[in-house]
Amino acid sequence: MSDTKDVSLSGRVFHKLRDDILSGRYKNHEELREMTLSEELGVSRTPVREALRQLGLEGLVEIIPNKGAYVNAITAEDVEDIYRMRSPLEGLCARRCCSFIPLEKMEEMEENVYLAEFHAAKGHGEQLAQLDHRFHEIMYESCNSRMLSRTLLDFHEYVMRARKRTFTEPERSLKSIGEHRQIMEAIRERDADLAEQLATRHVMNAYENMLRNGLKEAYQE
Amino acid sequence: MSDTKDVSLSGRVFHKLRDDILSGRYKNHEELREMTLSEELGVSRTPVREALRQLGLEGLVEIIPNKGAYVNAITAEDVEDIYRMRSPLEGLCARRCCSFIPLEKMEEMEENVYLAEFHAAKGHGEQLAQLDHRFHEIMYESCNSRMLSRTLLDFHEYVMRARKRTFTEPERSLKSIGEHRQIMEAIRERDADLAEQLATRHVMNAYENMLRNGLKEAYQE
DNA sequence: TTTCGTATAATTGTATGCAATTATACAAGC
DNA sequence: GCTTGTATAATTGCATACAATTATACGAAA
Repeated sequence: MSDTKDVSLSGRVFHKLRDDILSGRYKNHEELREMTLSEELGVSRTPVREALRQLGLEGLVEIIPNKGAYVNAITAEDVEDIYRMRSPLEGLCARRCCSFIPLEKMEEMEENVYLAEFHAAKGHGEQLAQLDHRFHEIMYESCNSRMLSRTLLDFHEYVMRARKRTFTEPERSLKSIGEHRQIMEAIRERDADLAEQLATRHVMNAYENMLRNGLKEAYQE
Repeated sequence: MSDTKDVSLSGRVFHKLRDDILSGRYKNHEELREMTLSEELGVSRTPVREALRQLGLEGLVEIIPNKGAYVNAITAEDVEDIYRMRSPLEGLCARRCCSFIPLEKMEEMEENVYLAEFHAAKGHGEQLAQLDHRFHEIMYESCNSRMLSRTLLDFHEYVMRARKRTFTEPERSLKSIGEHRQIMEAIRERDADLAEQLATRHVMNAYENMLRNGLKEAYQE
């Protein structure tokens, strides 16, 4: 889940705050005081400030000059917007994978689908969530476009909280894994048109399923 | 062009460095020393560091821990990728504008097209570039989606340098403004399907024109 | 009681000092 | 000549001190 273990304090603070915001551990619009955070985390204000400025740039906190930093959480509307953006972009990503995916990523993708089918049969929700996340990550890493992969990875992380609750539904899980298999096979066969179409639809299917399962409710707490 | 005039030093440093990177004033992979920058800008290292960390998050500089910050410029490949992503996203944006654009933005958009037609007839390249940028910005501000507008605005700024050279071509300018007029009228008539299709094609047309005018050469210097 | 003004406290913004890490120079050994 | 080891210099990472700005408390006047 976490990529390279951070070496710097400011990096660690950044990822911790980001996780806490994306997972909903902070209330929306909650004030983030530099002093409070630095005491809680046992560091000075400097790395906290650097982390807050980065989160501000990303839009996850609002920085009001000389006043403070306030949580800007992902809303249900954001999730809807993200899925509508992801749909064509994941299609584009799948298309590009047909040209650029390296052998080892292709093999990891196949393995991922096999494993997911196994865990779905056993009803292992947690493993399914991780495998699903990794399936998309493999695509992002294999499309040979830093702009596309960065954008899609950010979006994927932003909707992680909303996705969490969908893996309890075995029906959707099975359908989702079936779609992964189709996408994987289209990429393996280098059928760019098919891969694009399948990936585009896969994202919309996931979103429609999420709506049926009560997206709004997930963001009420 | 610049939004709110920065009050803080770190904000000013950030925007200055970002501009310098996006406009190509720094060589790619050039090292950005904190001390050097702070002396050049007449500030301490603290705001410089904050700006560099933000640019690092954005991907415009690569931060190597304990080593340094290195320019990560936009390449010709990035520009191609961005246009392919922008195409469906601007389509989505235009579609949403049909539902959400407020009256004053609609009026500004109409005025923008009228003005552009005027300046095109006179051959005023600089004004055309600004009006073109503003046309798209109005769309981004009117789609009622912070995710979409932020993404598209970033992309638009990233390709600014590549776009600069296209406004010397009066032929493409006229075609582009004609496309703007069509998009504007589709939005005014609330024809979402048409607006989406026109905006999608508009971006691809702009990109193909850019290719013909030698995109690669613009990034050789 | 409410409103305004002022003094005080709290918080952010920036500069600077020091520790930790990395780069550089240069000499010894092969 | 080339590599390697070591001392020195340069640079980044973090903590802290101080300045600037904003929030709060409290009393005076209406």
